[in-house]
Amino acid sequence: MQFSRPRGTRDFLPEEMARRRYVEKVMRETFESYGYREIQTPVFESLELIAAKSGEDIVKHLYSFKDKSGRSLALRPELTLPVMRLYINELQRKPKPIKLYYFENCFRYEEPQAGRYREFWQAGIELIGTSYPEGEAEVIAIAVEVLEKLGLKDFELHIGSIGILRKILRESGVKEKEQGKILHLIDKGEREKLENLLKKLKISGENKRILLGILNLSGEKKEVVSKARELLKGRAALEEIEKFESILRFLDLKVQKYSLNLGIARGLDYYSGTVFEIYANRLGAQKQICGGGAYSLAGMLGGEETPTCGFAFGFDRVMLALEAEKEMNIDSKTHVLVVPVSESLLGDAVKISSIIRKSASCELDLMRRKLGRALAYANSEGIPFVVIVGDEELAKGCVTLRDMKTGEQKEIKLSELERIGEKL
RNA sequence: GCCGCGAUAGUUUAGUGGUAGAAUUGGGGACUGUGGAUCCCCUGGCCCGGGUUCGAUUCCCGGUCGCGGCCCCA
Repeated sequence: MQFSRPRGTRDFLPEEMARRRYVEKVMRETFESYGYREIQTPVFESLELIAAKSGEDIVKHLYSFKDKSGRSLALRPELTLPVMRLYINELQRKPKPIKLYYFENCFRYEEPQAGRYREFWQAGIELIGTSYPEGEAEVIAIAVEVLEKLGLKDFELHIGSIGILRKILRESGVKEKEQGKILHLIDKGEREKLENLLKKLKISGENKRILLGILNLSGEKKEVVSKARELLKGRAALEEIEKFESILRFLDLKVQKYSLNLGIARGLDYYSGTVFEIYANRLGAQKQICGGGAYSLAGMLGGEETPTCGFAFGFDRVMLALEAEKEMNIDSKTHVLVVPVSESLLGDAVKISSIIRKSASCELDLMRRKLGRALAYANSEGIPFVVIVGDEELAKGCVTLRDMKTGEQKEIKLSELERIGEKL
């Protein structure tokens, strides 16, 4: 092989592409059925935008470069930032809510492993301009609906609330910046470092007890919510629980199976309210196939602050999860192969192919195969019908249509050929 | 960034310190207008660089790529 693919990238062959396009279609149709409309942003953005709200670790994993004019650019590592940039640039004055969806490739410079590639695809939605619970609930429900439509069985939805955590921290006098650090430690599960930081920030024992108590709450809705209420009795964070509960009440109308985990923090500083993650457990280390929640980003990016929430599917992982679970026989094969019995009839075969294409996908044998070989080819490729173009039939204004499955043959008038697709 | 395993026709593989077979795929023929069988022919390969050696596809080192794990995961 002279040239090989760049590390961590993939070529997609026709069969896999057919499966990917099918899944993509289900996602698009679901998003659109809720009124989301597709947008597209550039593959690269200014490095400042991408790096703005990101820590060192994230910048380290960017594909970044300078263009010929010395501008610092980066390939997008995700789509929430570009989409919000687009919103601020173009859509701030449009009627709310604004519903956007995307299906795009992203790039991260990481060591490839199972379910992790340097070029990967994300499909997601952003709901901008409303923070009513029915909106947030709907966003979560859409993610679940997609997976259900795809027939994925083995997945778990986990819901948490960064809003509650932030409220507790704010009540304890922790500034925004420190909140980020704390949430990061929570996300990583670094309990020891977390306790040290809390000590350093002089969080009172009572507040610490409440925070750690909340973090440990996970499981069934009723239990988690009532325990959280008890912990937060008489505190401002109680109102966050109430909002959380009303989101869940709306969610319950559409999704029954989920668990709560108030220890979910998600990695990024801009998450502010309800957050959720979906896992396909059989994928192992890279099991998270979807992540999202409510966040505040418009203000940080220089726009007018507005509530937003959304999610992104790790498209490639959704594919892996589906393929691990079931056979996906989705392929778009040619319907008809046109074969002339002799080279002198090639011209007729070309014309006949064009006629057939008005109603069915059709390929002309381009290898000048003999009839027997052509039938073998149709058979091995799973092409269900062969149209044989021969002198004898042409003299009668006909061609022979062969059903490859049954071996049945019949003569068809050229005049009927145009609508042949309806009969196959 | 780190660790383990690996790399031989398009694919799956055998094998060797003296440059390699097989199966399968692909093209053609036996069969000059009828497929899934059979037989025959053809095409096609030792990841890259360095070292050891008379000689390396084989042994050693490095790289690249793949699979998987750690870190990380927006």
